[in-house]
Amino acid sequence: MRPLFHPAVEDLKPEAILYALSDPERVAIFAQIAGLGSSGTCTALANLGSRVIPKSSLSQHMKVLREAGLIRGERHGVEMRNHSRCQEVDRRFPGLIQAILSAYGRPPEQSNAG
Amino acid sequence: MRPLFHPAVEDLKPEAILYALSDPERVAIFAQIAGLGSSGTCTALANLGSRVIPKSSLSQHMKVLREAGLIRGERHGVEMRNHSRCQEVDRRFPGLIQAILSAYGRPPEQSNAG
DNA sequence: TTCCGTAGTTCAGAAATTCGGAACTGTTGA
DNA sequence: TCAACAGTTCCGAATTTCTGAACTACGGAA
Repeated sequence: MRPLFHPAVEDLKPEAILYALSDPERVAIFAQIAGLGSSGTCTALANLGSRVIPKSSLSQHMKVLREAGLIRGERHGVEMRNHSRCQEVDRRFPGLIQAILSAYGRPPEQSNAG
Repeated sequence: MRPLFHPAVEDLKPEAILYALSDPERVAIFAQIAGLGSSGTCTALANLGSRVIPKSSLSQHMKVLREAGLIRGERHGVEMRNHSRCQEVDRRFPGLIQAILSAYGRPPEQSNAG
């Protein structure tokens, strides 16, 4: 298992963020993590929508979100805790996340990220 | 040559818009069309960046932008005139286009769409 | 220690998408 | 009718996405 990669704020790329959020399934995952404000484990995220996401697919989705800089993942024992990087992304690209979540009809919560 | 398809405002899908604008080449094309405010022909759009876009690829890019609802294309004789649908998109998804263009470092012009 | 269960990752092949040159369509003008 | 032009469509190659199966990593029990 290779270590998790997280881009620095200054390395965030708009194209990666838009691509990551151009998939409704990933948006649902991200919105859930951002809304929770605290850790979201993969298992808990697997059945948000109308189907159960296969875990290999889910793992890929998490990787896309992580490498776009939208979430941060930390291994805690056997599980992975994910939390959003909304604040960092927002500092770099003001208003972007909010506009996107609003467009999807998912108004973001106010800064409840731990 | 099949007729051009343009989604109605109420049929605009955020995922299609984000996908369309997750490619820097398409963003450059869209920003040019939106910035021009008037018609942009494919030929004029082919070499905005560091390379000349092959015309079959350009045609695909235009189709993606058009079917996402970001631009409107009209055939005028031998050429196609494209103009942005920023205002319509903005009515449906307020702030989205502006946030995206700003993230790409392409601050949008003020409503100069004809 | 060894074994087991859980959480998530990686592998690999099938399916889908993207890219771009070549051929094509449709229009204008000579 | 013919040629030139603007853009589209076709199609094969390359790339990407999807997901079941195999795997790694950790923690707890014996």
